[in-house]
Amino acid sequence: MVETRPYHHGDLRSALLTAALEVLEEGGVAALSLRGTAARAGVSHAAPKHHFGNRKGLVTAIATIGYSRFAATMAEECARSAQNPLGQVRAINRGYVKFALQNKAIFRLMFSRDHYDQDNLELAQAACRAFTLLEETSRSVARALGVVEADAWRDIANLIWTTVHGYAHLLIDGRLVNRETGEPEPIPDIGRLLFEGFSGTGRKAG
Amino acid sequence: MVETRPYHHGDLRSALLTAALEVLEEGGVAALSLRGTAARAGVSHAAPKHHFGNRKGLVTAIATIGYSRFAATMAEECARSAQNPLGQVRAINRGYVKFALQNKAIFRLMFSRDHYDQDNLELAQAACRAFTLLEETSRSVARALGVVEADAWRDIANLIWTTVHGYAHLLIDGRLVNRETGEPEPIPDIGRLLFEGFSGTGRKAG
DNA sequence: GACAAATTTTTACGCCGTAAAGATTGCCAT
DNA sequence: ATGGCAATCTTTACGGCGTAAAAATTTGTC
Repeated sequence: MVETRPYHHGDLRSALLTAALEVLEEGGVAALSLRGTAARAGVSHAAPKHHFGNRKGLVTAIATIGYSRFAATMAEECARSAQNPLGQVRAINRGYVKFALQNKAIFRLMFSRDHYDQDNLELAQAACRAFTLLEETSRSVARALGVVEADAWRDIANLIWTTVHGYAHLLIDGRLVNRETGEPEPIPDIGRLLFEGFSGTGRKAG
Repeated sequence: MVETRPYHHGDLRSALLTAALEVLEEGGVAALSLRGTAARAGVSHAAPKHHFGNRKGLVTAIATIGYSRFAATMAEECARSAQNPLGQVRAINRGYVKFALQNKAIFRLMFSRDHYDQDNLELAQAACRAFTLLEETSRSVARALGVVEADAWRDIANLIWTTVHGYAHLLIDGRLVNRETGEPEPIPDIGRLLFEGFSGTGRKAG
C-alpha cells in the first residue's frame, strides 16, 4: 500500500505558515515567496492563494504572528521583573531587544510598512496589544516622576519606544558594535536616565 | 536624417543611477529592478550588468549616494545652527529626521542590511562620513557635561543615535502619529534631557 | 444520490535576475 | 591609417516568481 496523502490537506493554512516562518528566518523577507513556501509545505504552487489571496496576505499573516510573539516576549519579561516603574521599563527594553535579536527577519518585516497590510484587523489588534504594554509602563513612569501634565506620559512613551526601537534596529543591522572590542554596545539605560539623570555613565573611568 | 543615439551611451552609469533613484522613490525598494531601471534609461535590460554586476551592486551604489546626501543634510543643519553642544545635537537630530522624511525609500534601504554590500569601500567611506558627524557632536557633549570617563562619549553617541534613529524609523513608518490629532509626535529632545534632565515635558498642562 | 461549496492542482502569461554569446565602438600601438 | 584589443551595449536563453483562470477532487448538505 502506498502512503498517499489526501487531496485535502486538512490544515494547510497553518502548515503554510510554519513553512513560511522557516523560509523567513533562513533567507529573510526577500526569500519569503508563495511558491517557495508552497514547495516547502509539499503542495502545488497555487495552493496558498486560496488561504492568503496574494503574497501580501501571507506576509500580513506572518506579521500578525510576529506581533503576538513580540507582545508575549515583553509580557514575560515584565512578569519576572521588579514590579515598579524602573523595573518595568527595563523589562520592556529587555523584551523588545530580546525578541528583535531572536527573530531578526520577522522583526524587520514587522517594521517595514508596505510589506504587509497594516489595516488588517487581526494584525492591528496584535500590534495594539504589544504597544499597550509600553504605554502602560510609560504611564506608571509618569506617575512615579510626579509630572503633572495630563499627557506627559506620551513624551515618556515616545522616548522609551524611540530609544529601544532605534537600539534594536541598529543592533540587528550590526551597527552598534565597538570597533575595538567587537562587542555590541549596551542599550542606553533610559530608565535610569529618566529617574536619575545623566549622572554616571556606567563605564569604568579610563 | 534619423535621430539615432549612439551605440555607446557615454555616461550610462550615472544615467542608470538617476533612473534607479526615480524608480526607488516611486515604488520603494521592491520596485528597484535592474530591468526596470534599464527600461527607464532607454537601454537594453542587460546593460546595467556591466556597470553594477548584479542587483546588489546597483543597490549598493544607490545606498552610497544615500549616505553622501545623508551626511550633507546633517552637515548643513550643523552649519546653520548654534555652535555649541546643545545646538549641534539638535542640528544632528533635525538633519537626520529631515533626510529620512524627504528620502523615505532610500533611508529604509540604507538601514536594511542584506539589501546591499556593506563591505563596499566607497559605501563604507560615505557611511563613515555621516556617522563621524554624530560622534564628534557626542564628544563635545561629553566635554560640556564634564563627564570624566574616557569613552563616556560612546554612551552619549549611542543614546543620541539610538533615539534619533528610532524616531526617524518609526516616523516614516507612520507609527508616531497622535491618534486624536493625527499630528506626528515631536522628536524627544534628547539634548535637553542630557543637559537639564527630565524636568519639564514641553507640553501644556492638562 | 445529487448538487453546491470548498479546497487543491494544472495551465498560462508576463516580469525579474542572471549568464553567455554576439554586435558595435573607442583606444592604442605600430 | 590600420589592425587588433578592450570596453560597452544588445540579443538570446533559462529558471524562478506573482497572479489569474480553469479544471480536478473532496466535503458538506439536502
